[in-house]
Amino acid sequence: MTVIPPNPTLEDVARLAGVSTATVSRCLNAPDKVVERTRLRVLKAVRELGYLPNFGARAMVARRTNTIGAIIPTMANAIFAKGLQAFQEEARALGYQLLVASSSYRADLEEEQARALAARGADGLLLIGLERAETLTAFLAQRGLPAVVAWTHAEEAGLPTVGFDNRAAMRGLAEEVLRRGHHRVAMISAPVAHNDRARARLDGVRDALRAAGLGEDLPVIETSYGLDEGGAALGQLMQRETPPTVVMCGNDVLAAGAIRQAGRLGLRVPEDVSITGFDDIELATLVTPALTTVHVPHQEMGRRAAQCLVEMVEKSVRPCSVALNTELRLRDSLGAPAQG
Amino acid sequence: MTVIPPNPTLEDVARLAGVSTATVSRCLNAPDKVVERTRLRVLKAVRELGYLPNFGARAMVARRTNTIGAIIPTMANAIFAKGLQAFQEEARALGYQLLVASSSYRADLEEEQARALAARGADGLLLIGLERAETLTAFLAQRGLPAVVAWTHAEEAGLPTVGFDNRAAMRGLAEEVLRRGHHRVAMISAPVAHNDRARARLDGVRDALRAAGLGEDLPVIETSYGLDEGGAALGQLMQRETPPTVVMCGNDVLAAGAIRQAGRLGLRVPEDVSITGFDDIELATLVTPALTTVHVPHQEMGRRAAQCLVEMVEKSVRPCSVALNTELRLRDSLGAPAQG
DNA sequence: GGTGGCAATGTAAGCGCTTGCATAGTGATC
DNA sequence: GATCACTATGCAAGCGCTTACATTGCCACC
Repeated sequence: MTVIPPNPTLEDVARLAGVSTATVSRCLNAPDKVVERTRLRVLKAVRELGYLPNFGARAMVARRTNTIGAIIPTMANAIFAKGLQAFQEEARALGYQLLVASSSYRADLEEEQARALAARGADGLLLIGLERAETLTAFLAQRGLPAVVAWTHAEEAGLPTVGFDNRAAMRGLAEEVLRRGHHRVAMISAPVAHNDRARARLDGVRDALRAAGLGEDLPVIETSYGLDEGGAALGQLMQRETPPTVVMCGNDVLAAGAIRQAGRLGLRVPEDVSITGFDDIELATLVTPALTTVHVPHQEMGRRAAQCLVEMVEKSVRPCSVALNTELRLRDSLGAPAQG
Repeated sequence: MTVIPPNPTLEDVARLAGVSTATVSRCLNAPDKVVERTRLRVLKAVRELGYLPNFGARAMVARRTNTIGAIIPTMANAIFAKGLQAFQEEARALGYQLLVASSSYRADLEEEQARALAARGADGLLLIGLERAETLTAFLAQRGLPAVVAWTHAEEAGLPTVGFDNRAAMRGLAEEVLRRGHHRVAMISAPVAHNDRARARLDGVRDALRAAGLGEDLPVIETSYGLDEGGAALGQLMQRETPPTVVMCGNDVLAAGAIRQAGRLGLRVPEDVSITGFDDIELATLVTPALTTVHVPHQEMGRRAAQCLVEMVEKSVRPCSVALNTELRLRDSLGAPAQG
């Protein structure tokens, strides 16, 4: 009867199978280099012992871990959660495990986490957005650590990007808003500091206003992510002397909060005020009225980002970036402004 | 001028600082064993080279990786995403990185992922729910791999649990429903196969019915997670000869879908049919009418699970399980049944 | 039957780190 | 000034694995 050690090593397997460790290793990594009779005997021993290669040892020799790291602002935000889920599934299919860290939208934390993930042996990194500490960029370059940026797209970025043009997408929505006849536009934005996506969306609205000759008159409230925050911001905007006829929000959560708050304030949407979002998460069709927003292919983005990153890791090439399309989703929360 | 190798090793640092590798290692792991003058010199070299310990080598010697793995059904579900976010933050604070894998609610995938995470050197595992392949349980035991189960609580479980009593919580809600005078109850449940939480919630409703002398008459539709799925199930239920006066849903997403569908069918909630959920995610206050549901402390659950798991990993004790409380959130989607 | 060539397997080095043990250096004590 | 007791540092083994190279054994061919 064989004694089964709790964490059997290659040597245990070799002994049981009556071969050398090299042969066991070959059975596992290059089966065709071992004659069938031996291979079967070895595999039997592997099974009997429940052998699992020691990760550290393998990583040390192979100089890779088959692990990739993702640093996202927070999983609590549905758009990142869904994208990350898709990213994870694709990565797994390609043979990679996922290490997750969150930055809470803070550049210092992002850098710290990147170092931690690198130290933890990540073969590549998924990052969100273009704006980050210079020291982090330098760090990645120095270590030659592959990284891709998702949730945004820019041709001239330092790193490959897999995403969409936040500015153009939001501009498209804003143009639709103006087409409906709105002149008094306001915006509820996520904090733009260290967040190029938020700033791009804001700029998109400004682009449309400027193009329409409406100048720079855009009241903006920056507020952190959350239903209550969106609601509070709407309250503030509607108290202005000349309240807006449409409030464009930087994301669907803020927009949903705004819609909910409008209801509580006795305002009808879109008769008294139109509200728009960005992302097209599930919430969008649940609120009443349903939210006009920009649809973003989060899942595809996650999947493509994983493919892109794995390619960089394995071929050490820099693949070209991927630009994804967004689509307007026109629903009931956007209407024409009231007369007068 | 020093040449900076792309991935400097301990030896590079030692050479630059003019000490042995042992001293460098001690500087990093047990600074008080090295005299200050030397330590400063070494740390300077570390900084100059941008040295980061090689993960594989360290893991091999230390026989631990400071990583813990989590296998959750899917991050796309808000309750897991929020819990996991809290789990990750707490783990990080305790010095652990998080490896994430998803099982898509499938026992075979869960087992495969557990093996993969173990092979990747996870020091411990977070699992969801009590039901799993026996071979997986045996695997964990054989390798002595610490694991905790979250999102459910049971005293007599094989593994420590951090969660709440799904059955009792749902029973509490069902009792409230019956108190309102409902007799014709129906349920939309997540698939109960391999999902003890779903089954426990279903059982909770049955418990309440039985206790109220309403017997076993509970139409149940099992359907996978999703707004559309919840809506479709509601449609089916309302087409029955004697439609229910209340539809209890296994989670908020199904309930939100049901509410949305009720609107589309021209049914008033709660006048024509009451609808309840479970989880109390953000959706719950966004739908119209707001959802009566069971509030679950997802974040606290994630945090406590991380603490529990880390304690198991570090002290190799089996800490006692944690039972968290849930609370009824009575909102407008639950009313009294229509007369007649 | 001897030789060459090839396929299967074994031998052993070395990946980067930690750590027990040996050694050198320091100051205090008699 | 010699001895002792430490403390600071160095030396080197070894963690489990992969892999270049060496060895063995077999068959084919002349």
